[in-house]
Amino acid sequence: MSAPRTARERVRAELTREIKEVARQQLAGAGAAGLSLRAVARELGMVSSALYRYFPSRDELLTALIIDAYDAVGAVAEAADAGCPRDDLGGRWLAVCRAVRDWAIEHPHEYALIYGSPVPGYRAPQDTIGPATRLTLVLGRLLQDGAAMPADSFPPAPAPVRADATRLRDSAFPGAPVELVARGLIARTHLFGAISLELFGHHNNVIEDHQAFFDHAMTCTALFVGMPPRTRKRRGGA
Amino acid sequence: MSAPRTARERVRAELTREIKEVARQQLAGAGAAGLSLRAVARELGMVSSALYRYFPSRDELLTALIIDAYDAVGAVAEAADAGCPRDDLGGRWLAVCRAVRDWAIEHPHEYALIYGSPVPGYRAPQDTIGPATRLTLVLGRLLQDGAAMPADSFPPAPAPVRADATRLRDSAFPGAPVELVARGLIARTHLFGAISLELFGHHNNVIEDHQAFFDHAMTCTALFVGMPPRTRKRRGGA
DNA sequence: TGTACATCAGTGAACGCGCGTTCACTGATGTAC
DNA sequence: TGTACATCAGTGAACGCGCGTTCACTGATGTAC
Repeated sequence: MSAPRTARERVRAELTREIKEVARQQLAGAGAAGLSLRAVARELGMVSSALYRYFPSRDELLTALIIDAYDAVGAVAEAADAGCPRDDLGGRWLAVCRAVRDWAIEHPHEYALIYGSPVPGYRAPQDTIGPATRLTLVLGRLLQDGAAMPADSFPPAPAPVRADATRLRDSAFPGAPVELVARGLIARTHLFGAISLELFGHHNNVIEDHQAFFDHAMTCTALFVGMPPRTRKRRGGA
Repeated sequence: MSAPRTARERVRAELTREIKEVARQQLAGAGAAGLSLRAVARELGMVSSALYRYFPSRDELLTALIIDAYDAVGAVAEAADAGCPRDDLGGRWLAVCRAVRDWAIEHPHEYALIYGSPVPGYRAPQDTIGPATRLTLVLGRLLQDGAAMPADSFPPAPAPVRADATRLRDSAFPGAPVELVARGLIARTHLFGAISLELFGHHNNVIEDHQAFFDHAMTCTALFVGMPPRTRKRRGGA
């Protein structure tokens, strides 16, 4: 992805971007399963076969969208984390959670694409693994920075969980205490559980102030896994 | 749904059942978005227009599948709860969680249908609300039975969350303390977060012993929301 | 118990639409000398 | 700077397939007298 040189290369990069953009909009209407190359081409005023100059198949286009989505959510998480004082672990956790939720609410169909039900008939290639890890790394850094956190009321993980956590620690978070890695994995399920239930409509008719409930739930998780809170203010703007 | 009398009525009920059964199988291949009346009819050796004697449209068939799925998950949860001593709140919680997870693993596409990304273009009618509530009621009964549980380390819910919890309490769980209802809502996000992340592939390459991780996560949640554990044995059979 | 009529299940053809992908092609853009 | 050739983007037609839904119909099952 180095800087394009010739006019042709610049136009090509731009059109590739536009194709993905239009495809993203179409996700909203028909979902990933209904994403149609012909519809995308129509929207762009092209003939459908022309898209094959840019993506060798429909699945490759889907893959590109998935990678972009993982990258986008990873980016907002990184930015949110970077905006907090390093030693405010609870604040960093909450900021990252809010950033992910905000992104999900702004891009519900992209969220569904990566964290919702798998697209039938689609097998994710290896290329998606890297970008998918980006958010996990942000959360992992929180764990590493909080290595001295007290275990307190948290029950010890049983052996098989410790084994999995050890493997993850060794491959991605060297130096982090195993118990902490296990707690991080649990915190992750809390985050996505809260976002998915809300986004997929299971809080309808039950919760009205979604933001408040989410903040409360994530604050509880922070306390539970041992990340001391220091701020509960909501940062401004969308 | 009273007992069918005439032969015609019996055959009709049976065929209705078969249509749904075949449709459920097809969910696995193409997902909810790709569910095809023609394919179902083909599988049954009928002509596609014949299905319109049983379901007025594709969406109505989908609705029936959704209702059945909510009912099925509600039923296994009820059975799991009923199999535990009333005063073992932690045991009941864990049993219900495991029952839901087991059902989800056995019926991943039905789980995705109700707890995964919404089906594009489909609007759930009112009929689905009742069955959807069934599982919630099981969890709610746990809260009511545990009314005396200690609040301990759990942070108090902020005002908007208390307001939502109060509304839910008044409409569905009379007598339950508001703080407990709020904790129940949070516990619910933990449950579905754990199942969804696992089922939708986000634990791949990370967690090997899914059962152990799930049990640990749900046990932590039980402790956190104040349901004392008494058993951690896994019951036999599927 | 038997007959006349109404109800219902299933058929087959049709309407009008959509899709992914391939292929031979035209014409414009870029490259090498 | 100019020309010859190679690369590439986009076209338009075609292949072969699928879909939900409607409609007039046949023939079997059920009901009322």
